[in-house]
Order: sequence, then structure tokens, then C-alpha cells
Amino acid sequence: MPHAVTLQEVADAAGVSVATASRALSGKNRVAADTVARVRAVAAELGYRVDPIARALREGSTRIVGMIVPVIGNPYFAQLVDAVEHELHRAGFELLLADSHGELAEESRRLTVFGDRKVDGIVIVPSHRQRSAGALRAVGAEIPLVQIDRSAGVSLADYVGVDNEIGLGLALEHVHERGARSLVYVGADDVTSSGVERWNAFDRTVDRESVAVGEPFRGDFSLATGAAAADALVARRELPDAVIAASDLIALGLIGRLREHGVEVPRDLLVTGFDGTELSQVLAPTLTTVVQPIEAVAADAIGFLLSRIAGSTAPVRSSRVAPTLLVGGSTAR
Amino acid sequence: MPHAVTLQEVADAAGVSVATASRALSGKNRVAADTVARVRAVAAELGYRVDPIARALREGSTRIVGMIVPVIGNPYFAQLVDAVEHELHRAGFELLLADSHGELAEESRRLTVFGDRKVDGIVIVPSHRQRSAGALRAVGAEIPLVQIDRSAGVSLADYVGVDNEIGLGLALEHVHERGARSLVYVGADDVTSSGVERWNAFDRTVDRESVAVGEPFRGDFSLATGAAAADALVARRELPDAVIAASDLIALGLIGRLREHGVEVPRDLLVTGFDGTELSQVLAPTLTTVVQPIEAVAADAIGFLLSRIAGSTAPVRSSRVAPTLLVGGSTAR
DNA sequence: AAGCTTTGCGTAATCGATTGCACTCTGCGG
DNA sequence: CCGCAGAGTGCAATCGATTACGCAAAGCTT
Repeated sequence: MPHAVTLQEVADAAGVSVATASRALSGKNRVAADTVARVRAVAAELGYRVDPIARALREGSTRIVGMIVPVIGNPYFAQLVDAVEHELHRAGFELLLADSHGELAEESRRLTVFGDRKVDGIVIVPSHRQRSAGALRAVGAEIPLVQIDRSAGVSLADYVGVDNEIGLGLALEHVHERGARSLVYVGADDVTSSGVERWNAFDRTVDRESVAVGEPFRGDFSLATGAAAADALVARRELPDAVIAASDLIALGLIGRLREHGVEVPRDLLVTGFDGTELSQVLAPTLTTVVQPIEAVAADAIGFLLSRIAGSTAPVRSSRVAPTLLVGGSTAR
Repeated sequence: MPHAVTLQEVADAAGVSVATASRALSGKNRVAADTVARVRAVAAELGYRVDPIARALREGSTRIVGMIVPVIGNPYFAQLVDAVEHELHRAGFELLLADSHGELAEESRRLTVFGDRKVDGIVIVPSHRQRSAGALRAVGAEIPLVQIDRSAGVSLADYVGVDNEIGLGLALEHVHERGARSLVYVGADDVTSSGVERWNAFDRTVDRESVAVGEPFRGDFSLATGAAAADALVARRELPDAVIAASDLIALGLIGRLREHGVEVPRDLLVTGFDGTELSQVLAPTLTTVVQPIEAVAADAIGFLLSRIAGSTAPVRSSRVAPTLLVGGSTAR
């Protein structure tokens, strides 16, 4: 083990004290220009790199940001992690990742650990619309925190997510245009903010004058929910013209299971998804879906977080990014 | 900010010195039983938790493990990260995640950062079969490291992956049984070890006496490669009876694009995938695929890593986990 | 009962970097 | 020629925990 170079060694080699060496390298105090040059040269030659742990102990800052997602296995969250990680690295931060598996206890345990480890900031997709609030408030009082995709209260901490109202509007308008006059919503329950918002958006936006709205089916955002919804739909007397799904996974699970029942999309039924994951664009039928601008969401969220880390005490902000509609085969006539 | 409780405060409150307090809490030195009880009680009451940073500085150990994957957006790697994270948490470690985007420079930069941050161990999916070796060797000399899924040399560091020979064997046997007498392999190029191994396994295992083998198509493991292969296949004079794909993404990309060309799977052509990702089992046709036992791979890999972290100097190990075949619609007759 | 071991605990060094304070030295004004 | 400003450095404290060492008191041996 080549024994990492310490500041002391650099100082000795340059013939100065550690204090001066530190100042020369950080460059924010008055040190003679030639001393700076000499120390820098020696440091480079010896391959000196600051010990982030020692610095963290002294500074109380780690240049690490923690992120908690409900389930990394969902491609949407995988893409979100990817985007967040990219933004963080650009800013010189590392990403400490944790998976709450949608469980409140796990989530709050992870938050505590992040606090103990003195991460500089936290990016979280809260697992619960209301019950996540307590832990978030507690940790958020100590550490800059931004909610992404879902929220546990927009007054709690900065939040960035997609505008679900616009998204559902796009989907509804599209299927209406394609002639659908009876609809069923298949989405997630009221545990998450997205679950609530998308349902409300659907409920408020749909024009009950001109279309018939069937009993909604609500579970979570998974393939399994889509499949279960398919079973339920088939069991009903008649099929709607279109199903508005609250996630791509739901839509895919639904389409797959419907086919097993002999119901073909879009022949017998139109379907729209939500998220715009890459995989939804591959198999037939390709999905008509509301595309979330993941990079933009991530960029905004990290922007908020970094400004908080930099000390901003601006009022809590909440930002909604507009999604777009990608028309695929699942709503073809 | 409620000012985190320090060991000094606990010691004062318990009427002992920090040294004794530390020993009482760690429990591995001789301290009077009642002192231990008193200190523990005070610590619990005050809500004391050790500062991981201070401890890390002193101990040189962080209880953090770094992981580098080529692309978290690939559902297979997302599942792998999930499994690894789960195993690590069980053992009390945190996960520092980085994405190399398949780039060597990025990979080696991340490795260096992990070294600086003094992670206790590293889990890596090397981006390059050969060129990743240098950086791995350098870092591996200092920090316990395990290669997972892909390798840059099994003599370099412990390795855990799937047995590609068995996997390809299963796929070949299956399509042969289903009557396929002409085959084309669509897989990844020689940049990664999986790319090489799967091709070699195919090449060696396929029985050229009884089946005709067409020109293989090789790119990476992505959807795009599958799509490109579909174009290439259609451009050839005639289609093979079956395509053996080296990943689920390739298979899905292939099937989707073939359909655009009017070629239906399995009607005109059988297709097998590799990985056993959840999504491959949803849309029609469901994929016949070689299922990787991801949990087992992750558990083995973390087992290796933890024993290294515990100080094992056993010879470098390399472990192959046997996959199984999941028969779906893509090879139905 | 003297001497030796063991037990229990405190003092202080240590990990590596940052920074407040104080000191020296040069230069310039009065 | 003296005094003072300010530039350039070094000393030492600090972040919070762990641990080698040493000392005092208690227990044991013969």
C-alpha cells in the first residue's frame, strides 16, 4: 500500500508549514505567489489529494448527496437516478443511494443514516403522501432536501415534479380526438402524491358531458396493477373505448393481460400510459404515453438543492415541468 | 439545529472520561459492568449516535461500499443494483453508486474517487474486458474489490457471474427441440466479457452438424442493437428459423423492429433472450429467456467482498451461477 | 504481610485537514 | 530614525472518536 500522501508531507517537501500548504492549495488566503507555485508543484509531483474524510470532519460537509427512491427496479426511477447522478457529478458531488421499497420505516431509517453521515443534501421520492412528512420535516430542518417526482407536502421542502394536470389533459384530449366516448382510469391509490394528483387531474379534466366514465381501478404503479385491472375490466359487462393508465408499467401490464383475454389493443380498446420510459416504445403496440422530461426535472431539482446547499434561505419553491404526449400504436385507429 | 450529541457529552453526563465512554459503548475492552450499564443508559437517553466521519478518520474505514455499473437505465443493472444494495444494507453498509456510461475514463475516475473516499469495498461491472484491468488492479491492490456480471480478468479480483455456457446451452437445446434448424446469433461485441463469453458459448455449443448457422450480428446489449439486427436480418435473402439473442433488450428490440417489417415472432421466427428481466414477461410475445438468478449472484458477490473486507487473503475466487430457462411465447410453435 | 497480577479508568496522542491568532519582517510616512 | 500597516507564515486548537500507555486500587499468592 503506497501510503496516501498527506498534507504534512507536501508541506515538508516544500519547506513550509501545513498551514501554509493548506492555504496555498485552497488559494483563498494571502500567500506569496511563489510559495503558492512551489507548494502546488510539489503537491502535483507527489500526487497529493485531500482526504475527503478529514476535510469532512473539519468542515462538517461531505460533498455527498443522498437519494432515496421507492424502487430502483422501476425503469422510470432508474432513469431518474441516472439523471440525478449525472447532474450531481457535474457539480462535484457523489451519490449515496438508498431504496425504501415503499416502506415508511425503511425510508425514515435511511434518512437518519443520511443525517448521521452528514450528507450535504438529500433528494427524495417520498414513499407516502402524508406519513412521510414527519421524517422529512425533521431531517429537512438540518439538511437541505428536495422532493422529486412525488411530494409529502409542497410547503415542507422544495419540490420538482411533472405537471400531472397537463399530462392527463393531453391524454384525455388525444383519446377523445381518436373517438373514445367511454373511459376508465387505471392508476395508483392515494398513498402517493402522484397517485392522488393524477386521479384528481383525470377526474376534474374529463368532460362528463361528452364521455362516459367507468368505475376507476386503483392499485400502485406496477405491472401487476395493470394486469389486475385487465382482469377486472374483462369481468365487467362491457369494455370502455379507452383506458387512461397512470404509468407505463400499468399500461404495459394491462395490454399484456388483456391480450391473454383475447382483447387486442388498439383494436378493441385504446390505452395511454404515463412516464415515457424507453421500453414502452419497443414492443407492439408501442405506447401512446405522456412523456416526462426526466432530465429537466432532475436538473431543476438539483438546481434547487445546490442553491440550498449554498445557503439560500429563499421561501420553499415548488416547480412543475410540463410533459408532452408521444403518440404510439396503442391508440391507433 | 439540535446540535448532535457528542461522546464527550455522554461521558460528562455519565461522570466518566471519553475513553471509558467509548470503551463502554464498543464493549470490547474491560470496563466495569455497572459503568457499561450507566454509560449505555445515558447514551440512549441523550440519543447519542457515533459520528461516522470521525470514526472513519480514526479507523480508516467508512462502512461504505462503492458500486460502478455501465448504465443504470438498463433494467437488468437496475435489478442488480437493487439486489446488491439489499445485501449491503443487511450487512450494515451504505451504497455509493456511480455510472460509468460504459466509458473507461469515467470508470477510472470513479474508481479513484472511491479510493480517496476510502470506501471499504468496491463492486464493479467492468466496462471493458481488457482495458478496465489497469485501473482495477491499481485500486484492487488497496481496496477489496469484486467484479460482478462482467470481468476484466478473473485472476485480477474475485468474480461472480452467470454461467454463460450453460445459458446458451439451454437456449440452443430449446430452439432445437422446437424444430429450428437454422440459427443466427445476435449479441454484443468483444468489448465486454459477457459479449465474448456468450458468443463463444454459442459458437462452441451449437451443433453445426444438424443446424445451419448464419452470420452473427454483434453490437452492444441494447434495444438499438436488436433493432439494427432486425434490419440486417430482413435485408438478407432468407430468415433463419431462430435468433439467439444475448440480452432481453436485444431480443425485445429485435422483435419490435421485425414486426415493423411484417415479420412476426414466433410465427415466422423464434427468438430467445438472456437475463430474465421482469419486463420481458409482459408484452406479447412473452420472451423465452435465460433467467439470471440475480439475487444469488449479488449474494455471492457481496459474500466474497465482505470476507475480503474482513481480511481474507484467500486466493482469488471466481464463481459461476447456473441460469435457468424460462419458456415464453417467443418460441411457441 | 510483602510482592505480583489483574481490573478499571484517565491522560494524551492520533487520524488529516482547516483556520484564528500571533509573530516577524519589509516598506513607507512623519 | 521611530512607529505603524500589512503581507507572509507558523503555532496550535479544532472537528469526534479510538486506543496505547500508565497509574491506582483491589485481589491473589506463599
